[in-house]
Amino acid sequence: MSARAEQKLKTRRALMDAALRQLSADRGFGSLSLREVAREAGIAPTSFYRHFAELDELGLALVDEGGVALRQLMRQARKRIARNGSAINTSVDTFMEYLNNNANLFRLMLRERTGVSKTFRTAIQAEIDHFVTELADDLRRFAEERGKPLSDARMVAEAMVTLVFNQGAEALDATTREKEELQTKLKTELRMILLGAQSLARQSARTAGRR
Amino acid sequence: MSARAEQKLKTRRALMDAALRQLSADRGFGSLSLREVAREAGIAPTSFYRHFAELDELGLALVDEGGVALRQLMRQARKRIARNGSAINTSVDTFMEYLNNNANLFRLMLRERTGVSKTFRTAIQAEIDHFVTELADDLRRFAEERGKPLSDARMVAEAMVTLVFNQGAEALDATTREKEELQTKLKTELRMILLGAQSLARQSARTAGRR
DNA sequence: TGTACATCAGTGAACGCGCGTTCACTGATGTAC
DNA sequence: TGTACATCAGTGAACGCGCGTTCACTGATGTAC
Repeated sequence: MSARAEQKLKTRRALMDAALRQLSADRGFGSLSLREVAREAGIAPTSFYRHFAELDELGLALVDEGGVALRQLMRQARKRIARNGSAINTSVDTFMEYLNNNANLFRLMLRERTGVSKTFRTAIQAEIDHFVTELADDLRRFAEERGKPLSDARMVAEAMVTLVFNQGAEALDATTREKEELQTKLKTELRMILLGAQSLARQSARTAGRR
Repeated sequence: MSARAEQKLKTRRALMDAALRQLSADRGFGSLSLREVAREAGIAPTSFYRHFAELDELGLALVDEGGVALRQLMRQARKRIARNGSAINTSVDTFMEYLNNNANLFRLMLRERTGVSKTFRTAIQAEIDHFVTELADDLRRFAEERGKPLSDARMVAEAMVTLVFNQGAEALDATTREKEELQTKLKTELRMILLGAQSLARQSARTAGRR
């Protein structure tokens, strides 16, 4: 790659990092300004346009990175589950690890998922849907391996992801102590859903048998 | 009350209604401006200060109203459950009814709950905590009546409220058809949690027995 | 390798805009006697 | 009931500010020969 192209990539990176750095509990993406991000990245406001047509385009690039992080997280969790067993514990632990290592990236995803921009919501929802689909596949596979059928794996996966993401949002600004509590609570809640889904599956199996 | 005081209340109401009217899928409270709200309410920007010290103060007044709506909702649901039975179905139906009748008020609550202003998050969290507490009480009472103990009613209530509020946020901008699907899904998910919690309670009862 | 020209990331000045907030005011409503 | 004064919701002009965006530019890097 030419030196010029390399430099351009570096500046682009600097802009994205600058935006990420300004996200916090009290600063959503919507409160950032183009001038502010450019300032923080050390370039003139007008140079911003050499990289993105508008601020939202930068935001969507960040969402893409968030999607990559989600997929990495899923791969990592699977690898560890294959080694350790204990699917729920391992998954939650892995999730929390990713959350802490990519705090502001997850902050963006978790907040803009229900945020104000349709474009953002759609982009993030697509990443989450992908995540849900993979999780549902895993749930079906586990259920089969253990001979404990599940009712509607997709729905179970959705409920689980909803809980994980909500507690994740809470965990982002929690103390270490609170994080541990959230982690424990989350594991129990996921276990409840899983047990409940198995229980529902048995109920409908009986109902079907009686017909 | 003096005519002057009545007029003042009316204007205050007009300001709050104006703000509510501008909330939508694409407009969060954070994107409103004081001048815009005043304009929509039909008064001069400067008159705003006769009623609220800043825009956030108006927002918090709206959150208070949201809290009132939540408590009404809970009372209504209890009354109907006493008549119909079917706690989960009735609760979800009642929730959806309130959601549709107070769309923008709930929009505010659901969005700012995870929003950018600490003050808002805290105020809304307080309302939701109250809601969770009441729900946990009900869950314990039902469990006792039916002789089906629950593990950790508070945690169950939290998980349920998380799911209800998340699906609620989705339902706000869904078509009638989608709303029905969400409603059905939500009922199943809540049932899963309840069954799972009963199942967990039986497990720990056995473990305790074996000791 | 050297030269002439093209590309293009980054710049600084300038623009018009809507914003929140201040201020001194007006005039209808309320109150004291 | 009438009068004189106090209160106070609502006003319009004015302010300084940071914003997004445009424009014509510069000068280093890249390319063709």
